[in-house]
Amino acid sequence: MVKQAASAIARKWRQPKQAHSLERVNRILDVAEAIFIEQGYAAATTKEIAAVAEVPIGTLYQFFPDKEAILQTLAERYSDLLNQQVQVFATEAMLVLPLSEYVRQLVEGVDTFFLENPGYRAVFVEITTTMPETEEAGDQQLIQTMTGILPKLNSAFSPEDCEAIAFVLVKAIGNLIWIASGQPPAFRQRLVQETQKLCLNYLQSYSNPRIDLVSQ
Amino acid sequence: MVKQAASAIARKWRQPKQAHSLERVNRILDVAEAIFIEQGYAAATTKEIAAVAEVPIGTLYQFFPDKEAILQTLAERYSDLLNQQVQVFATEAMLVLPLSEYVRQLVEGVDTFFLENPGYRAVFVEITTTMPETEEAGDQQLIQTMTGILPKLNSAFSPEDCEAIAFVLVKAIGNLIWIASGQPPAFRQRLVQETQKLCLNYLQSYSNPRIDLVSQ
DNA sequence: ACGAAAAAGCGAGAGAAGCTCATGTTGCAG
DNA sequence: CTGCAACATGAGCTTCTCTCGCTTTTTCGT
Repeated sequence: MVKQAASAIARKWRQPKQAHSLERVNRILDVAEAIFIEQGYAAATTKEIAAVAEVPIGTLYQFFPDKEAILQTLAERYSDLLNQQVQVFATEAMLVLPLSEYVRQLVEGVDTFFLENPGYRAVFVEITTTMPETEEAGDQQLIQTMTGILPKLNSAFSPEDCEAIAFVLVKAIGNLIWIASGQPPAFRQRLVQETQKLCLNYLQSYSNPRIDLVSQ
Repeated sequence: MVKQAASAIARKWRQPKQAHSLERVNRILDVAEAIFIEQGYAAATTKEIAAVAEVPIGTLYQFFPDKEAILQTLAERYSDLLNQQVQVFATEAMLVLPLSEYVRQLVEGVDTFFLENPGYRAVFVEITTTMPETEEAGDQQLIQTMTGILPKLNSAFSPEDCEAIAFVLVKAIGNLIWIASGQPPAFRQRLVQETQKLCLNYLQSYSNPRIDLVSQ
């Protein structure tokens, strides 16, 4: 898992130019991920990461300005991956599905992603607290994707609506499935269903508002 | 703000028995909160907290096993406060309101709470990452409250449903309003409305399911 | 009122973590 | 071949959390 090259260490530090150092940087990232998952970000020490990755600390700090930057880079790898996954739902094949089926698959897709990438949880648990800006950035990408999709799902959505709806959907799905992924399987399954119901009824209320008994 | 006594330092450390020390403990908590808000949890140092609160470090560590315990205790203060606020929605006066109005006030109540307690954000941003168990505990209280309320709102909910619905509502409202509270006022307002819509349609779908065009 | 036990007060400094820096080595372009 | 940029290295500086041994104060039974 996670074998692709480190795409964007960038920021303000040295970027590996030579093949050998690039390989070392990736080894650092892989080791760091494993240790973060196992012990948590706070408990992990840069010394241990360096030791296990078999590079001296000095070398680690040549490519990462600080410990947080390692977490950042890992978060970016996952963010890109999830966003890529969601892109599928912008394709023609998906857009022609009935709304209920579309929502069902979307929510399940996110659920599957979390199940298949246990590292995501470990990395983002830390990110949310340590660097809120980064999470915002990751979600922002998803929100933009969603904002682009919504008009194609139903032309009843005004452009301004789309932004708000996309925001709500991304945050609600993201958070609920996130939490569900930490629950026992049976309840997790139920929460996934509820999330689908929540989103479906929300979307339907726009194109087809209720005017029945209870409300008002 | 936050003038009530420190209800539960408890855990594994010494509890202040004498009036003087109790006052000191509360001073530590108030100072810590201010510093956490201003600089963030990680940047705050125990030495500074102790210095500003005008107690020696040794004394601080007599009542708090570690830095995290200070954050914990602050989180408990806020959790209790929010839960207290939500209790209002279990009263007869509220329960007789039409569902749409009930949901409106519930969501707005949470929004108001966040606006009136800026410290809540600062404290819980840290908590979520540092001690996920604590957040769970805080929400668990709210979920139980909600689980008790739901059957009174609509007897169509089965007992098993109630647990899942309460879970979804607490997490969805909590997260969305939380995020909204960090947005510019105009968009914040819009998000509050959307959250109301989201929850209302979700609840209505249980007592009065749609069988219209789009779905299926 | 007295004395002992319990609680609180205290801060130097141990221990450990993140990160730096001075210095030496290697790769690559011209 | 020459020279500059990239890379390598690890002792140790800085700064943080938390401990420990000791003194002083409060509480309370007699």
